Amino acid sequence: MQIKFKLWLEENGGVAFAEGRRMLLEAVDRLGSLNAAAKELGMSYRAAWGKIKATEKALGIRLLDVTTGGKGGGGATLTAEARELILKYKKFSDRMTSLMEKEFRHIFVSTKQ
Amino acid sequence: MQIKFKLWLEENGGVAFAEGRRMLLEAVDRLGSLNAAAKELGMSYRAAWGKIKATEKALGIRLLDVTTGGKGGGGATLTAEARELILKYKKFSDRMTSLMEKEFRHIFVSTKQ
DNA sequence: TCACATTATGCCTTAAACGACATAACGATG
DNA sequence: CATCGTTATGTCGTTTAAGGCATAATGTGA
Repeated sequence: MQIKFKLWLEENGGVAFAEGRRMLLEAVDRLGSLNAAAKELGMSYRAAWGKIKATEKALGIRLLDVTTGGKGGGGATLTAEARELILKYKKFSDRMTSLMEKEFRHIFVSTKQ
Repeated sequence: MQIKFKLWLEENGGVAFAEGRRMLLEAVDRLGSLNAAAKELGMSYRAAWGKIKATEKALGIRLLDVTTGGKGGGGATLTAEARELILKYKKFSDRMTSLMEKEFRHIFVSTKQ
């Protein structure tokens, strides 16, 4: 038996940000393009773009600075708000994962009764 | 912006227990019948029974002692294993909820940068 | 032995999340 | 000014999970 959990940020009852979107943004940061990031994560550009837009709408911030045209057709880079969001989310998520496992062991494994 | 999370116990990759099943078992304990418990939670008997069975199969334990016939048609009461599971789950869940909110405030609200 | 309220279970329908397809717009570069 | 690879977006199909319908089985009490 093992514990699993999923956490996400909400705004007005809708999912605003979670693990998948964090990975997506990190890939964009690394690759300089939303299209390339989507490919790397094995999802369609359409799906990736939709998630970004959903977060932008929910939180009322822009996540990407985009350009079209030029050598390579264009690209996308992270805004300062996006970087801050990633940082905080990662910090929070890592901390929760650690606490979760520790508490789980404490209550479900070592504890008798 | 607020944090949300869902946690559940898994066994062999399948959901074994989570909040909904805890509420269901607690209702059975209070009402003495799975049918009555399902009604109270606004779900069909079929759905409630299916969840109980799924947990029993996943964890390899019995959750309910059942009888049929007699005054009232029968009923169900919790096994000792069911009570233990509820207790541990509640303890764990409550602790996580508390930690989650505290950490969330710490990282997303009060922290600057 | 009949009635009744419960447990027990197969099966089909429906809802909703998710991703894919198609198509437009953009604009620096050559 | 044509090309190319990107961003942008509506729409539609598919898969999967959740729930409901129908029906059997149980066994005590009247």
